[in-house]
Amino acid sequence: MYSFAGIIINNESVQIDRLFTYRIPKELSTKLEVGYRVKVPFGKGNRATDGFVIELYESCDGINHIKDIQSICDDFPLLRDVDIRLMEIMRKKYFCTYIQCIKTLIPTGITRGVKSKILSKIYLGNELSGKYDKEPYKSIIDIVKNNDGSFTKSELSNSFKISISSINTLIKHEFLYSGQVAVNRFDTRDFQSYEKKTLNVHQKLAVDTILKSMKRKFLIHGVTGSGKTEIYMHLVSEMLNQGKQSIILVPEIALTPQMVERFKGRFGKDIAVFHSKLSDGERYDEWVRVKKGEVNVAVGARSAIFLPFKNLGLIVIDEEHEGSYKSDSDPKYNSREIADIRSELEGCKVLLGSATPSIETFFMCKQKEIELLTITDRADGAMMPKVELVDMREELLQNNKSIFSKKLYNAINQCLENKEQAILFLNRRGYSTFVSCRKCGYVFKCPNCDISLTYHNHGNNLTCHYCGVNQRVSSVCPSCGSKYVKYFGIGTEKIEEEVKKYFPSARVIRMDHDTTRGKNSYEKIYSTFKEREADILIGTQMVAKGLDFKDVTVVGVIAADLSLNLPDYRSAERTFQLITQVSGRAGRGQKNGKVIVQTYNPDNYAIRYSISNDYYKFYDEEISIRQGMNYPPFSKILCINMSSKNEKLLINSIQMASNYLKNYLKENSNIEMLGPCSCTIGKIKEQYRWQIIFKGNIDSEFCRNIKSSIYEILKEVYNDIRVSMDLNPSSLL
DNA sequence: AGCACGCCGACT
DNA sequence: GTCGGCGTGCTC
Repeated sequence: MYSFAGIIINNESVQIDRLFTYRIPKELSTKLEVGYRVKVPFGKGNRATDGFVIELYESCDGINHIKDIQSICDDFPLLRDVDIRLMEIMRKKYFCTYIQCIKTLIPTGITRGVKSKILSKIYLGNELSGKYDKEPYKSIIDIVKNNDGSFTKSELSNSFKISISSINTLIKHEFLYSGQVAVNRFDTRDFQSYEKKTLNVHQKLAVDTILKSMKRKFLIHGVTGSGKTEIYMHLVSEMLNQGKQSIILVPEIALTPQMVERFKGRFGKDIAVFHSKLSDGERYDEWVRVKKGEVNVAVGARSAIFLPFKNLGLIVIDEEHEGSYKSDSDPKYNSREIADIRSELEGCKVLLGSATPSIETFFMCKQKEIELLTITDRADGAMMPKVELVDMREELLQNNKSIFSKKLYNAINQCLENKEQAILFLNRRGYSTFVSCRKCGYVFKCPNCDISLTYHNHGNNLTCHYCGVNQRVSSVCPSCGSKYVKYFGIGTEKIEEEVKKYFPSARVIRMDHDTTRGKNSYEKIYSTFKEREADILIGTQMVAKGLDFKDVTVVGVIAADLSLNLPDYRSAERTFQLITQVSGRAGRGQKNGKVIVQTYNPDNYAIRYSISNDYYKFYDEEISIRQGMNYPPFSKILCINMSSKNEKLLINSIQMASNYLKNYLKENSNIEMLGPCSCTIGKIKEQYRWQIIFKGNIDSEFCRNIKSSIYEILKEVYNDIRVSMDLNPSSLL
């Protein structure tokens, strides 16, 4: 009999990130298990706080003032044993607290009281009799007879103009009764059936290998359009046969509609969909559906990796190279890593898929840690698109100042004439990237961040993409009063305007962060373009990945260099991936595709190899650069970011910290320290930002030491300085 | 993060 | 004397 419990308290602060021992009252001891959420008194004021039972003990000594658990919150444990083990691993790996782990494992909102939605529906009761056997009761009973149990009181009253009091009278005398029904908040629409396709030789080989191999981790390196989704579906179907469940991850919400459409079309609607645009209620319902074993397949973005399937057989990570699998808030997990851990803990297989695998993943394939499956041809016999490079410097010399090169202009024209579709890609939203005075050089900057403001035509104002601040644009320079205020740099809004100018007959639709604010906006844009209600789709990176439109024959990359010049060791890799991926959107159907890539750096290796679609050459060149510079995968990078509103205090503290942390370098000669220095973006939301970067052979002991030292050094200024530690961050801005 | 405790100055 | 200002330290 357990009398005590080790409990994690729902409290964000670092000092409380440990187990607290509570006494289990007799009346709870039979029900309470590890994983339950409980209410406990906490702190001096004994405020009722949520806690999570992590351990159970028979006795406990050495702890005074033990308080009693007040009550159990839910009728089932929220965490399973494997969740708790996963949590322990995550806490160490991502330098975060227990409660941050718990909050990523359970649906957000559950601690704020989100529950199943219950409605009282009206059902038929006893046969009408006595003095009630008359109008209006007779017609009310008739209406309910036709809709037994499908309406609530107020719905009946509103749709059929019935008075609530008449309904209440009938309920009081038991001619009607109201019953409690749980309402599903998940999507129950029917989907057009997506027929099973016979696999070609390559696809079949991949499926067979994955099923037979003793290995647990696989990478399908298949060119764009090689039919990876069909392979996923065959594997999921085999898992269903074995009574096992599957999780399919897509990198962006923009891709969920397409994946959901296919999976629901193939396997029916009992598929959970999980991503960040769901409301708390919807997320709760989907999660509970998984927890109770009502569904066997889940499709979703990165957070879906945590769904609590009982007998997980397969995790598919589509477009595995995508940076969006990494979370940028604590715990800073990467779904790829979590998939690895779950595979260890639960014995499931992990399948990564990409046309442009990340350098790290491909390196692991070479090291035989991941089994590599290669598909070099497109499925259904479609041809790879023809890719052409345009040097925009030449265009300028030939006096073409527009954003379209002659080649791209002609290609779009031809495409429209043929009644085909085109995608234009530019990895930057808004209208102009910065607004500046030509007389004095003044640049409109965000008052809260160290970043220039982007002009948005829509709403006619200047917006900060980091803090969201909005500012009216003025036609007069606020610094020198001149009227020479000019707009520089192009974004997707500007492209849209230019397209409308040059191709007035074309129907244009734009997909970027600004047009996808609404809940189902991704789906609307996706289906508008798919149903051919638009001819040209303009978009940021959202349009680059995975989308499959068979009538797209032209893809234009407006400026291929944008991602190339970022101060980040992965910028070449990103550029290669983006261009290759967006090119892959062309010519996926019967017609041949054409891709025009506009650039100012035609000689850059990332651009050259993406044009020739040569992943291997790119990999070879990139991996030798990484080795030469001792970058990942040959080393690890630990980024310590500190931020504060108080710039002086911040600089002092980080310098103090760095002086102390230098001592660890003596014992670890193969680790180097860079900084401290101000981050590339020196201020975000009024918070100044500085960083220290460690590079080299970093192990978990080193990280642990660094973490505890930082806490020790910053103890006194803890309330004024925020610290974030990230091993192998996705960007170093 | 709260919340209590405690130490000190201002005011009835 | 005692009321309340905020700095300090703990939370089973």
